[in-house]
Amino acid sequence: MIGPGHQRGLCVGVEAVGTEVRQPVMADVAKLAGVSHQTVSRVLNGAPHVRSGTRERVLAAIRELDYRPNSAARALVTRRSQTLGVVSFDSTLYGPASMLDGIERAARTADYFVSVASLRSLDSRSVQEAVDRLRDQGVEGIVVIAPQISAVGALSRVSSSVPVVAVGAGSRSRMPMVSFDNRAGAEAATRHLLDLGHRTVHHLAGPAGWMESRDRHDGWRQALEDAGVRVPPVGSGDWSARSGYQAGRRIAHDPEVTAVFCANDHMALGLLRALHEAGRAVPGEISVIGFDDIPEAAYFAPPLTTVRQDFGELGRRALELLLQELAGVSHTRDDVQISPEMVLRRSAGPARRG
Amino acid sequence: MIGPGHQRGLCVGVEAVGTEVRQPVMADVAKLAGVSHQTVSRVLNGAPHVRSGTRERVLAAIRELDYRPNSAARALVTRRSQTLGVVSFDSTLYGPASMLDGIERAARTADYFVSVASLRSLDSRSVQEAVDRLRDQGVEGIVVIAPQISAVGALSRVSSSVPVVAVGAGSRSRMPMVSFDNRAGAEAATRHLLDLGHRTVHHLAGPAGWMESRDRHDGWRQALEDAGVRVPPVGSGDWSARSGYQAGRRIAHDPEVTAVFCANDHMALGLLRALHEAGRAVPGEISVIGFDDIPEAAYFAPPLTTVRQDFGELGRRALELLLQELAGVSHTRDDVQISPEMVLRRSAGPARRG
DNA sequence: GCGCCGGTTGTGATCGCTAACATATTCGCT
DNA sequence: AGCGAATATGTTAGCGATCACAACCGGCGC
Repeated sequence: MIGPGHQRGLCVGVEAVGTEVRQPVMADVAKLAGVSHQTVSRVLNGAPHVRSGTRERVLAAIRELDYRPNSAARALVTRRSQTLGVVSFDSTLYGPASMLDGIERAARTADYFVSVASLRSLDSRSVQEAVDRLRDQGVEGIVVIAPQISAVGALSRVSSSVPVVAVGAGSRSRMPMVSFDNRAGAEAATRHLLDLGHRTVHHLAGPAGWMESRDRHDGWRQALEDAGVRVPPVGSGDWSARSGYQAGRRIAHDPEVTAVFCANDHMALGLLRALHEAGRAVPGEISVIGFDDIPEAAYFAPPLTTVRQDFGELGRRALELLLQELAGVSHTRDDVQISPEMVLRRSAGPARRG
Repeated sequence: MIGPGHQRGLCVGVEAVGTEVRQPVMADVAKLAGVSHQTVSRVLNGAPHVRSGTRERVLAAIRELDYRPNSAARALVTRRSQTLGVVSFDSTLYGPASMLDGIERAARTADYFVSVASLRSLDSRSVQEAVDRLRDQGVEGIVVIAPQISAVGALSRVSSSVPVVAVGAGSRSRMPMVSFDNRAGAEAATRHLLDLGHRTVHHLAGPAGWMESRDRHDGWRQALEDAGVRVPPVGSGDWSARSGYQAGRRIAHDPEVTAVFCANDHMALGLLRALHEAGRAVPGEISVIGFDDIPEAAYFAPPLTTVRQDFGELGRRALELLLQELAGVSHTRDDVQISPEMVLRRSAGPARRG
């Protein structure tokens, strides 16, 4: 008799008994339109050589059944998942969040999906793990928003199997990368303060291990050295306003300090707060400059002079680079660098005449 | 005699003549381990009834080849993509970004991938589009972080095909939802100001169309009415500090205003700035309360009294609810509600004795 | 010694799609 | 008309996994 397990076919017309309403598949559309499944596939993929009448019939059938192609089946045969991965460290921060946003938008216009993986910690094993996860999912490429120096090593190991692009600070590794010129930005900020007449500029750095921290720190030091000025000891925070506040309390009563360049705006906010509590006027007694130009910076007390960084653009560019890589345009080896732009507001002013 | 070399497989010699290094598939592992592909599958999926010796051989082969199962193939046959979708409006904002983060973390521990889709605009067509996109990708469920009132309608339409959970403000629709009790939070904030002796409390609302805006507005009004107090006209912004600043300039010179409840912290920041510029002391002349308790709020000038909202937790809970729904525990119809918690800092103080 | 049983492994079929090739059908031009 | 080149459409064979079922194995009871 009829063995079990092969009645799948026919089910013409009204779905009778089956309570389950099976999702329509390509064959269903084909039958309804009176063509072969291949023709349906052609219509779906915009292949040439389909008579317009036929195309219309197929389209109508698709609409009628509300048919949607099964992406897994397609991915299986084409070996393309139409998915890109993003690994990011703390997507709660304004920077990473904006980059993610930029990436997603760009990916969508290129007709890719975006899958995210955040890291729990910033050691290289964790990065490796996230990348692996994404790879297992079958992403075609990966953007890494995790500018830890330690991450770079882990990254270069996998890049052979799946294209990887990093975004953030410039690295000295050989990995395709879109970055903001943090050094130049830091130099500009520091020079600005020097030009304002400050004897030297103090620096509140970001956490160790981040490429941004390192580059901004380097830029600051460079500017001081170029000016032949004393390089004071640096403090460092973890990007948070809280850490900026703590650093601020430590330096607030140091008469030596007349200008501080903070590695990001949030820490600058905390610093501003501490200075205010200590009764030190900004910019009257102390000038402060931040980095990033988050949307709130203009509303700080006082409005923050800072270095603008267009995170969205950074994300977009990173995706662009990744897509090129996917298209085989790789090995051009041209890292994209975006230049800094200072935003002058009120937190930095001339040094008081001794 | 018959040695260890059974008659099974002429094994060996993965002669890679071709330059192409094909990714290993299950059959390769099977051959190397001297078993059938099905046994490999069993090992991979932890099926019972596999002799431990066999399992070891398979595992070794997997390691040797660095084999990774093809997720598309698996998804095709199991009809499960192990992927969840998140649609969010502006993942640049602190709230959405944190929720996304919470969702991703929770999803990962449940062994799901997360695919994101941001909206360009907040009309319902756009929401529909994003959900469709995700659906086409084959996600098993969707979390919507897009608390626009208009979105709800669009959402309820698709929920039949794929489980959808919304997160954010409470809605009056019948959709599973994890929400923060915005009304209660707004009431508490308003009452706090009233208790401080203010005759009434002004409100700077969020943009129209957002459920958060509506609920916080409702809570504020409720508190005023309960106190039998005049309900002043409301202003409204778009969540940004800029819009708070603009609103602030309008009300700064109105002597009637002694207390303002802002629908979020960013707008409160802008308001604070405008007040400061106008020379009005906070909380001396005007008290201000925000909403969200973003990490920076403690460092505003003055530190902001606000209503705390744990976005990460919200995201986690939303995912939990979605997973339940996927597991078929649905129809419990118990929306999760998280209660408000006021954070008292320095921006709100007693009304001046008339 | 036979049959039954449960643990272990192998053999097809199948998921829904696209690629490659085979087969009509139409058209243009001598 | 006629014949080859396009232009349309259909047929078959996988992609790489899981699932259902069959086959094998050794031990046990009678």
